[in-house]
Amino acid sequence: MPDLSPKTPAAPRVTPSWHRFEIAIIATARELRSAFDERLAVLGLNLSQASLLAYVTDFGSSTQTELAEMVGLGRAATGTMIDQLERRGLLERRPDPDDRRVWLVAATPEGERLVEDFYDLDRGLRAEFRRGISREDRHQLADLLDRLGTNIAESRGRPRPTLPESDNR
Amino acid sequence: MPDLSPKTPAAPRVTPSWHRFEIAIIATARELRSAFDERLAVLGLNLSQASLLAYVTDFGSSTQTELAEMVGLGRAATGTMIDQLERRGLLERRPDPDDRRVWLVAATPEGERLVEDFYDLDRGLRAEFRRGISREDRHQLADLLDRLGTNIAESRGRPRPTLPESDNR
DNA sequence: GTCCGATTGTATGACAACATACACATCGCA
DNA sequence: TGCGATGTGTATGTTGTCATACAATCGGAC
Repeated sequence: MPDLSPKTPAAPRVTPSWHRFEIAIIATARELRSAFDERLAVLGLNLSQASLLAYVTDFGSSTQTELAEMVGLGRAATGTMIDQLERRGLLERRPDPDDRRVWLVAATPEGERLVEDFYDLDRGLRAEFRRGISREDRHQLADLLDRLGTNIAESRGRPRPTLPESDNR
Repeated sequence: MPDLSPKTPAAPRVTPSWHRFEIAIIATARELRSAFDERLAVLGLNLSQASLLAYVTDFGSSTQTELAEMVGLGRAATGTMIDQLERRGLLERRPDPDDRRVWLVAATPEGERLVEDFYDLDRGLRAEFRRGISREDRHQLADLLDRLGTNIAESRGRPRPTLPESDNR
């Protein structure tokens, strides 16, 4: 059933093995991330870094764990990303006077300037991606993804019996 | 967590990076993959390996590049994955008598047995994920994802659409 | 006030996937 | 034939992310 005949040179875009929407989501996400990274390379950023920078710019100083939650990374990964951005002078860590465990991460003026560029790129990119997808479509998409995410979280929360064939619904 | 004092950006700017459906897709995909990997750990497989194995089982011997396309990985990554699966005796490489460049990858009986387990797990897992998401919804989701994917592919194929190349501040 | 559990950030090691470069085989064309 | 272009698989180094373990710190129970 899969189309394996032609190796269309232009669009490799394989919707792979099975047409399960779970796989489609993963594949699309990969393409999405790659596309963003590709375009953001001009700024020397990847998508995670750009998101981080944008968040800090919009919401002001934040602790690293807070940032980690926001961009959906682990604390360690967030830390090294902040390292990189700090080394480039795009943001800075200042100690929190009230809690000596944490850093307050804030964008430098230069960082804020770069975020402007990011948003420019971002706007154009998203416009391309959304061609032929109405606002309602997008909303429904987001809604479905949210519901799906909730299901996944629930499913992961409760530890499943070890082997296949325990109880099926 | 303290709701810290932000500078409250006067203008909403643009839809902030973290509630854009593009990000939602990426986040959901990550959860999806983690969830699969988590459950598949019982079999000693991750999602990519399972997909690969399943594909080979369902469609018979294939070359590595073909497999790479099918599971959406690069040739190198596919190669090392096949290495692992071969080392575990789940599939085997046999030379193609007609083309000495390629290997024909096929599942061993043991591999096929494992694929059965995989499908069992897979069925249950997907049932959990789909709770409250109708078949229609899923179709529309898949459809939107496909359109989005096409847009992305197009967008990436094209070198440089309308981008701030000349007028950087 | 003084401990003890919880939290924060970091160091470390592991891993999956990529891009690049390469060796080898094949195919098409002279 | 021979030979270059192309396709196939592998080696190598890099990157992004995670999990785990840890020191410093906080904050509440006593």
